[in-house]
Amino acid sequence: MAARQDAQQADVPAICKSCEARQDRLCGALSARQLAELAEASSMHEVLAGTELPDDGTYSNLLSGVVKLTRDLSDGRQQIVGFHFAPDFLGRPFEAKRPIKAEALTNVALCSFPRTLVDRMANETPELGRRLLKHALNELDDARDWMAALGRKTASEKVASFLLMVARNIDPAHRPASSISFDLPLTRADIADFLGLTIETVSRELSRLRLDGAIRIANKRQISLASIAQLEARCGD
Amino acid sequence: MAARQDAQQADVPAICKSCEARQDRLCGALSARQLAELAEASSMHEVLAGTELPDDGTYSNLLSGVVKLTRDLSDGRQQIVGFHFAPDFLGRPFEAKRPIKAEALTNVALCSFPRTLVDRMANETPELGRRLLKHALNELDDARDWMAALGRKTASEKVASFLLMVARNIDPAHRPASSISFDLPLTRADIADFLGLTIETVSRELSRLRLDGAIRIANKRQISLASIAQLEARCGD
DNA sequence: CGTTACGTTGAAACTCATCAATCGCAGTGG
DNA sequence: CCACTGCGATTGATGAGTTTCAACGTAACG
Repeated sequence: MAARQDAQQADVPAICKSCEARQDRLCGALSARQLAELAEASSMHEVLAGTELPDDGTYSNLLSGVVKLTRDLSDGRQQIVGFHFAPDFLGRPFEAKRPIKAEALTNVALCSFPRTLVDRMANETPELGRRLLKHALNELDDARDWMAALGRKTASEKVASFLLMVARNIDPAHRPASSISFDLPLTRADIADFLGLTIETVSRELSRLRLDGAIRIANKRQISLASIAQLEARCGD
Repeated sequence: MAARQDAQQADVPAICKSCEARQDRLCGALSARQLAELAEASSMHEVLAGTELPDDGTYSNLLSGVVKLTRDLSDGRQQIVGFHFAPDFLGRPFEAKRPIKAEALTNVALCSFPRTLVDRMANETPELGRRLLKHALNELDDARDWMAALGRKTASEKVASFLLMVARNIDPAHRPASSISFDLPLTRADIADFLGLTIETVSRELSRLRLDGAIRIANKRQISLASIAQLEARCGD
């Protein structure tokens, strides 16, 4: 039994071993055999910040970095409709009715797979299909949370909620009450496009939070959440 | 072969036959045998307008009527995050992190199934799992479309987009250019809660559309879209 | 250094919310 | 039958919050 496990372990592609942490996610549904087949067909990419990810129908694990998803109106107005923080799964089964663009906010490392292979494995392996569904439903929950924020929160509530969301995603293991520091992977313009505001309003609300002692801002992008309790009190939900 | 098909047809539960139109959807993934088992365990409900649907973990086909999904902020502000128009599938695999309430906007007829049974069938039948995933992704697309509307559209664009969306869902077979009439299944308050506006603003924008000849309003709820082209020109995307 | 991109801050303008009055209509009960 | 009430909707006047327009600051880079 132990021998057999070892044998299976030995079959795990080397490239996946350093990625073990991510196996809790989609790849964790696969047998060592499937993993080997997938690894065989996979390819690693690095994408520079500011580059649009091609919508070539591949699926990817996001190994590092942050990606934004945007929907554009015809006159150029833009709305960010979601983010992917590493480690996350990236890619869309079936075609969407309306195009959504994906762009790297930071430099990004991807491990990509051909769609057909993953779809086939999803048919063979119910657990993989289940994880794809769960992943989609998590994205749906997030989208609906932000619908509530976009429709019903004030500008300052939106900014406070946004900072907490980024912190949770960048440091999922954060102890609730302690303070956190991180590099904002977004420009003010990106934040505005996510929160349905202007960059000026975002800037003003950040300044207000800073003056009130809820956050500290070093060097524009380097944010530390000094008082998470204060932010939570201001986030409106 | 024909005989066998007839035999299968004969196995289709009587209750499902009158529902054949809906079989394009989820139930269409099932064999006659599975359908019989599902019908055995299913139950029909009628829910009155204004009633909250219990979150008892069952799945349902929505046979007639309209349902709203809402997310509430702690201070009572409310956002509608989605609708279900018959025929549609209703129910959520896995638990959501944050509660979403479902409420009947009109009287509603449901055909409900126990969750465990559907989940088991989804494991046995990849096609069913695929349809669940596709359904979730469609809801995600809708949610993201409305994120863009909530974040980036003006009040009048929101109202125009909303009317077109309702028309598309109530009469999916509409010829694009022709005019459509329907009963709005929502109060002004519901519309406001969906579009992130106040009832007064909704009312004013509807009046404006009426004065401009884009729509006609008889008896508050009875709307006819006189000029779909004009609405599309005003919907902002 | 000049240039460019990103961010901050101030003043004015505008959209939409708030407050308030009125209307139409359905139900209810005198 | 008609007043009374209640709810949803419309419309107007006013005001707050956010956008727009504009100026300036700061850091990175040729």
